[in-house]
Amino acid sequence: MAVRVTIADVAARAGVHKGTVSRALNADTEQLVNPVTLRRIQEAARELGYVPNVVARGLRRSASMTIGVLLPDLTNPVFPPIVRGIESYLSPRGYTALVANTDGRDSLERAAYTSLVQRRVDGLVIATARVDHPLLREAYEREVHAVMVQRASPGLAYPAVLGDDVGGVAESVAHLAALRHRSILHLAGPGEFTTSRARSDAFTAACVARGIAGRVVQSPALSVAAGEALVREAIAREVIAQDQGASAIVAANDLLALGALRALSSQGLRCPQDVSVVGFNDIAFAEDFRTPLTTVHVPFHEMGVQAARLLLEGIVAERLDGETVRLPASLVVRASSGPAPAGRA
Amino acid sequence: MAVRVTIADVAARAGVHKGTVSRALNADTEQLVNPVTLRRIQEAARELGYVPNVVARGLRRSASMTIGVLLPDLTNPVFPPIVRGIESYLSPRGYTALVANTDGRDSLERAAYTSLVQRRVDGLVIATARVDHPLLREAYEREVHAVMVQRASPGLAYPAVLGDDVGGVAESVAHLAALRHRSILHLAGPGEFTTSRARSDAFTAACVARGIAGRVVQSPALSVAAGEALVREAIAREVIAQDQGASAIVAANDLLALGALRALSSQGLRCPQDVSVVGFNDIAFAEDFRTPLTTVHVPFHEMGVQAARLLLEGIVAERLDGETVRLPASLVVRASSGPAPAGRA
DNA sequence: CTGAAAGCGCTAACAC
DNA sequence: GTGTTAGCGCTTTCAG
Repeated sequence: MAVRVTIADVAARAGVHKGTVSRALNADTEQLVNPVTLRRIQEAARELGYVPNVVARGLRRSASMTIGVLLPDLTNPVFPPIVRGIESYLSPRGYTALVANTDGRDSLERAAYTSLVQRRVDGLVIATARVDHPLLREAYEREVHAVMVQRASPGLAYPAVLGDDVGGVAESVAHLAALRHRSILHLAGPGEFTTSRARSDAFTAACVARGIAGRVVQSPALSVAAGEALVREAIAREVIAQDQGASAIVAANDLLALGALRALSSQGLRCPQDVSVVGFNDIAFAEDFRTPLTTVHVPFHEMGVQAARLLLEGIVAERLDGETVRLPASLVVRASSGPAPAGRA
Repeated sequence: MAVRVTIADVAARAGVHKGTVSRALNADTEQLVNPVTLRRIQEAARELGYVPNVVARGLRRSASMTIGVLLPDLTNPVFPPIVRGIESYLSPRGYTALVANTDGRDSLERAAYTSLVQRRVDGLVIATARVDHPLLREAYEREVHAVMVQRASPGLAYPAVLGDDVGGVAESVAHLAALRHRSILHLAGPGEFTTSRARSDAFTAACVARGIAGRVVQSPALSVAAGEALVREAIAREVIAQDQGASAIVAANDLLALGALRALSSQGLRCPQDVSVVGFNDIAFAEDFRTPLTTVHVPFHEMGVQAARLLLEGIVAERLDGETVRLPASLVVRASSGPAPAGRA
């Protein structure tokens, strides 16, 4: 890696002092330097192909102009749009993002966190928040700037950017009720995620409000495999698709819903004729699934934008805490939801 | 952001010089320091919660321990696994990745490149290579370390990690030939990507070799929308699904293939009964599409791993050029490919 | 084995 | 307006 030209080289060529070059090449100090010298310096810089060293500047200013992003797994389709949203806000402001995957494991999360702190990131966007989260609490106590996205950690004053879980689930249940479903199964996510809890509670409340028989089974993970296993078991136990069973499934997210679609078709059940399925998140390609998925659309890109905004605002204002922003979510009806089977409506 | 503990604080507490602390806290120099002092220093560091400043170290060593990743769009499902592969190789070696999206636009790519160079990344993984690529040539001339992944730029000596495009397409055509298809349409990607060209040429060669009527239409983009438009048009022009038309489609990638599936179903054609479709890449959820997609599996995670490996090796060896690694790709047969319609086999 | 000193490339007072 | 002078936090000769 070459590119060894420094501010000293530019100074020498322009016949001025390093300090002057620094002032000249910084937008907010360039008016302090004589227009003629300014031009001379700019020219020298261009001729030499000078590229400012952001690392050195960061060391001096003690600001690295980088922010860390902690997420479970980039291959989960909800995260790429969030990351792009974050990037789209940061990039024009001179920041870049360092993304680290934790695979939901504490040890990896700790390692990633340490690596980011060693690199002196100016703040963190955290998509791995859990209900009881020692690492996050520790970060807060050490006055590390952070914003939570998609999930929160109750009792922590960090800002958070979340989707409207309650509204989304309420809309899903209302939609199924209108289709005359009287018994619905909810595939809930792990209880350590606030988002899972919010959706599960909202499901129960909505069912009670409408006099619908709502049943909840909890999934150990938010994955396709877990959803498939859960629904296979539900079918075996006659919890769904039987006279006494549920005629619809509301899944805590689209991966579980996709697992449900797989299980139904492998068991010879049709969707939506035998069982309706509703997801949550509206991930990419949800409309292209074997049965196009009815699901709640969540504006992930915007979530990333808002998270980055709150983070930078907190850094500037030197405040750790902040507001919780809740973005609207709304149901997108596709083919996976239909009228309850005759006789069970 | 607090965490203001420096090496000087540790030195003071342990009653030694900064230099000694530095030696003590570095794995490859710690044997130079007396075991007793070593222990004392480690203890002091722990008590103070000392976290080494990688940025400062980088400035001194002129190595940032970061590498940049230039890709078109993280929401394209081929890239997350590549990024994770890169990360999995870098992370245990103390490096982190800075990911930048270019959306296929030169201006954004240039801006991202500049931003990465300003941050003094130690090297670049480039997934945006094009046939004639001024930026890459410039980077090479400036002795910037880089490795190309997924696409290459002919004439540039940078190492590259690619999939077996020729083998994959050959296998696809062989598969369709075995299903008695005698006329096949290829949806080719933009000619500026080596990968598109390789697949397109391989398609033509394979068809010639088997006496199959192979027709190629070129797509302006590797997107679902482009694939859908192309196939709609092909249907309108009776280029497929007619007596004289093709009974199968080989798409340059899965997004085009998905567009094809959408177009077919919107035009009332059945897949695979009327038209078979074969993709390339085997992106996540390809098996869950409205018709589970027959496609060529490419080991993207491994591609990322190999790219990162070649990059770090080049950095250590101070070599810019390197080998081209070609990873095996093989056909995964699913429901989207079936026997040619009777009468046209 | 440890201390001293210099310096990576830059910025920010403070002089002049 | 511009030069001078200190460092930001760390590593790395060179002495001793």
